[in-house]
Amino acid sequence: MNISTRGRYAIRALIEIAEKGEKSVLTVKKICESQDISTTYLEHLMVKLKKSGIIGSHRGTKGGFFLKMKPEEITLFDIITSVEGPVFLSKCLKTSDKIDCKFSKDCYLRGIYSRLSRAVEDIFKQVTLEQILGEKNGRG
Amino acid sequence: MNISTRGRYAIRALIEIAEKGEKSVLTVKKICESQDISTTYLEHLMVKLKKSGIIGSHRGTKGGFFLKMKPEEITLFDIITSVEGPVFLSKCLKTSDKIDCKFSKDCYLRGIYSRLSRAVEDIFKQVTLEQILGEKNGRG
DNA sequence: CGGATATATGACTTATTTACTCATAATTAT
DNA sequence: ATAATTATGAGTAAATAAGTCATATATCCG
Repeated sequence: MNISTRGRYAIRALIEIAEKGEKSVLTVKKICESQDISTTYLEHLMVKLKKSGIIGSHRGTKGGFFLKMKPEEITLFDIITSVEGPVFLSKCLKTSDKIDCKFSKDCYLRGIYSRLSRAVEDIFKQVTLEQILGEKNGRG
Repeated sequence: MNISTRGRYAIRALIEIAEKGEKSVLTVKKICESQDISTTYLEHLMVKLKKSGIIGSHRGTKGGFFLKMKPEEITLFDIITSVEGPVFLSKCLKTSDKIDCKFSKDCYLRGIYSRLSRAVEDIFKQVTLEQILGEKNGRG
């Protein structure tokens, strides 16, 4: 029940990119220098953020990553699910998983888990990258 | 970001106990027979539920576990934190952990994580064992 | 063109957590 | 006493998270 390093690194990386400016690019190397995290690891996370359409990239010299969506459109939900996969509050909700208990056919708990899951998702959807940037700057 | 088997088993076990009746006891063995889960594993979870005051126990023949709180007083938050530990949405909030990043001293993200964490907690606090029992019985 | 700089991709490794099992002690009813 | 039950802690196996390594591919610039 937590945000792993994948999610937290992704948030920090996006903040860096957003702060750099609207159309400028930022290399993984530079992000990792200021954030003090592993470059090879963040590279993998960046690919996932790209696949979900949050960022774009340019290769080669003067290349790097840039925001493809506006900070006010990027939610914490988008960021975290991009790098950590879908938020399933319970494995029971994951249809791809083998059904692992004898009640799975018609389980009353599934409805409860489902509602809880949506409620948690909503919380993360209500926080945008723009708000996080605001929080960062609006302090002593 | 999910409820593990610890939490799910605990919920099921408490439902069984609650359904048995107010002052009757139920053995781990019987719970596991009807729920089809490992007895030795559930025993450990029961100890945790006991430590948090949700259930009580009697040893020996005719012993077993019983509800110590009323179903309407037991929340999903109580159950899950009992067996899975406190809900820290981010390790950053966990003061017992070694501070693992260079920003930890004065981090603007901590406030955000903290608010999110409380919001998620509230969701789990709003669901009681009584409601779950109602959901179970109020269906075809 | 050719070298430098970046991202892209996937296999591999290590650490941590989860989900158990096993053994044994302590308590209680009959 | 004995059988049934909880109590406790050590140990193990599987899954997930976290991170490394190697290499391919694209782009700019001289």
